[in-house]
Amino acid sequence: MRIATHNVNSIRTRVDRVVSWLERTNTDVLAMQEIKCKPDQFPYKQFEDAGYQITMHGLNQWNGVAFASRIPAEDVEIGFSGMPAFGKEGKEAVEEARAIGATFNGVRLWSLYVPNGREIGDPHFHYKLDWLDRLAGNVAEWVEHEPDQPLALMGDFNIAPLDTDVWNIDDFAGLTHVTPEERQAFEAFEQIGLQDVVRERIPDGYTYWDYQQLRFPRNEGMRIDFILGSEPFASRVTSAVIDRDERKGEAPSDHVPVVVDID
DNA sequence: ATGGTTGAGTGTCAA
Repeated sequence: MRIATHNVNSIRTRVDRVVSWLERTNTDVLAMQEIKCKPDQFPYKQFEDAGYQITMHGLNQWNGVAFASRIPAEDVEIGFSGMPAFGKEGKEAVEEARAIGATFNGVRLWSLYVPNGREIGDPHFHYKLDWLDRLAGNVAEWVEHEPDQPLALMGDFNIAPLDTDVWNIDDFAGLTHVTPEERQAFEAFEQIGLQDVVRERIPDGYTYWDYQQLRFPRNEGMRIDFILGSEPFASRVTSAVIDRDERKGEAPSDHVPVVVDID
């Protein structure tokens, strides 16, 4: 089974590229982030014509996650238990669509769009850390209660865990994505027993390049998209790819697909 | 030059 994650940055803008990529790469399950549409706006037909069913969660124009799969999605879960809504002090919290889980051929997958954080100290930064903490609490329970379940968290974590995951760490002083708090939140998943099944096969390489300032031509990118698998998942992984070529050509997303094959 | 790009949607906000 070939599974992948991709922050598509608007599925309506990218549908031709994404469906073409799915067919060309023979991918069975794609976890998407930043679909940027509500349920009635999703371009279902183009996926269905290619043999993929859609399982999505979208509430506004900013975020939203989905699966496209040639395998039926079972036990679909919208968000995770206790997933925080975003709320500034004195304002009502707003629910956000950033997580969807489903089981495919017995493999439990999550498509996750971790909050960006914006700036250190910003309410969105605290929201990001809280969101990750709540997620880790859930994952710890899942792994404990079903230790034999192949499980993977897939998505845009908006964290660069290593200094080498950005083009120049000195340029990131005082910025989000590289703070000790965010890196600790990322490492928490490893302490629970998940492993980065791509890093152990592909030590170097970015998954995201900003549209601005010629970041891609200069290869000034960031590694912020990950597939973290439980031991029963990780032991089934046979290969991994970061599809850097998908950042090229007409109207690409600013992120590229990250792919693994499992037995 | 203190900007530079893209997307949602038509105001700017978000990344």
